[in-house]
Amino acid sequence: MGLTKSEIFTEEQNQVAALAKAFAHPARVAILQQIFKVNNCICGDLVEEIGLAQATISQHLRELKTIGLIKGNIEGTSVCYCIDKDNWNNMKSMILNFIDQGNNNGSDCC
Amino acid sequence: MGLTKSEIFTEEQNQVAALAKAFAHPARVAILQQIFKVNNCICGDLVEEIGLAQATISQHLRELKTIGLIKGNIEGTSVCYCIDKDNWNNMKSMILNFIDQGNNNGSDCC
DNA sequence: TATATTCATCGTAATATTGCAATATAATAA
DNA sequence: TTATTATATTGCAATATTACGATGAATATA
Repeated sequence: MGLTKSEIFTEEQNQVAALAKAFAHPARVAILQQIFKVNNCICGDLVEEIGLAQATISQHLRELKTIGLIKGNIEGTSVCYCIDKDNWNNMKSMILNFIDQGNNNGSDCC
Repeated sequence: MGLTKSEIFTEEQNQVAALAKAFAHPARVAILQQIFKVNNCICGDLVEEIGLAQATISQHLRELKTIGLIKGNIEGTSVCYCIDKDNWNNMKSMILNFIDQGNNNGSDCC
């Protein structure tokens, strides 16, 4: 069906999945890395930097914006994007909490 | 098109995206949490535990197995699943490395 | 005003994902 | 052998995602 049955999962499970989905495409990984690399707002050159059409980059940016990891700020004709640090840190602790469960030292049990 | 242009991204970007995709569905999050909760191999009851059809659970398990986060061990008529600790730890450091970049203290720059 | 620049949105094609019923496979039990 | 049990696979329908050309909206510049 292609339709996730969100109702049957906990809030936390749905949130972890939604946050992970933000990283689940290399273009979005690349966009975020680029913002971090510039270490400031990034104004536009993402299209050249990455090799996708402007419409495609814009679509990925919107997804990152919708989930709250980045913010866009209009500056003349261009838009500056930067990390929403509060939300990034919240994401970080949710993902860490999930990834860090269990004791993964020692040998596998089967 | 629906077809990711993997060629234009780095190996790292593709890997982070592929690993994140493993968590990008609440059913797979739930499956992994359950394995951690039992703190051992889990033999089957995932279908009851989560509320999806057996075929659906089996499909999610295969994805987790394909990317290497879990292993399946045949035990009579049933199969025991458990975390592949080495691969889990590798995944953990890749994701951490990505999530932890940048200095996210202080106020946003825009 | 007219034109250029920058980015968002719309529409659409191609492909991927999710979910399940039905069926297959494999090991055990009667 | 014939069930029974547990899991995998197949085939399909519904929906989601990815990508891009075309177009729109907003601001800046000539």
